[in-house]
Amino acid sequence: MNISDVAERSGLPPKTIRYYEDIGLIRPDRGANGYRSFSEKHLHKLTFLGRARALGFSIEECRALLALYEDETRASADVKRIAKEHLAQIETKISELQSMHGTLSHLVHCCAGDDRPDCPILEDLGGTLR
Amino acid sequence: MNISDVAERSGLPPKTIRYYEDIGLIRPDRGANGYRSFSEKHLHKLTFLGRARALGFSIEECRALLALYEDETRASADVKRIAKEHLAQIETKISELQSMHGTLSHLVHCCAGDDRPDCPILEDLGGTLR
DNA sequence: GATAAGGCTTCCAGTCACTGGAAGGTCAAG
DNA sequence: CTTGACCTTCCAGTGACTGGAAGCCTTATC
Repeated sequence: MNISDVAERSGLPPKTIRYYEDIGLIRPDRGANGYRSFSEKHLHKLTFLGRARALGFSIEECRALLALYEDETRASADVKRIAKEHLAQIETKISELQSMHGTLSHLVHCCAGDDRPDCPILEDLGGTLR
Repeated sequence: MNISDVAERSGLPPKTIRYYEDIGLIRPDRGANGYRSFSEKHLHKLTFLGRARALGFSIEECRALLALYEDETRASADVKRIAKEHLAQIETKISELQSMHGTLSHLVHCCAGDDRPDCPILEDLGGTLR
């Protein structure tokens, strides 16, 4: 398979696949013409990467997960630990965002949103009321 | 005030303040020795920026908000529009994260996390079960 | 007056995970 | 044989900083 075939089938853009090769996540073969040549196994790995990235794992986490995926003697505990750490990061981020959301939705609710200059949002940001 | 004073009082690192000058968000004066010299007004703006950033506004949104903050003839509707757009982005991000969280916490729950290689997390990522 | 510590300056490079674009080689169809 | 769609590499840019180097300025102490 050429890169655009594997791109279509994996759902990843060609650019991203080249990038993944650059940083050593995959090693496609090369044809006589210099074109990358992908096997079904390469496709599998790329799909794995796309799915892991979609779950928010960082590239380095993906690298670790991929190594475990390939390692038949792995302990599932190692996978679970990575996943749990990531889950904790997601939870942290969600609660940060929810905190922002709480503050901001309150402010938006308080703002008249008309043609007058008075604005509780700006007042809050400027600290005028604190 | 020198940069470290205004840094301490605004809560922003000196590096960040220099960066904000670089991109034109603030224009501190300069002393005869070339040092930046900050007034209370500059401090106020920096605090505004710090708070807006803490609410997740992008630098460009901050720039727009700061312009409105300084404009006494503003319409609060303009502020509210920016805030509502940002709020929508936050909501999008939260639901993306919640979706990731849902999937991942399910997988983590299903994984034994022992020394055996069988792992539903990897199976899901690899697409073996789909 | 010399010196040392600390603060200030600028500039360059790196982060993360791509993404866009330019310049040029290759391939299949008509 | 040309056209157009591929493919290649390399360079630069994104956002919002952050780290570090090299060098000037200030303040305190000896």
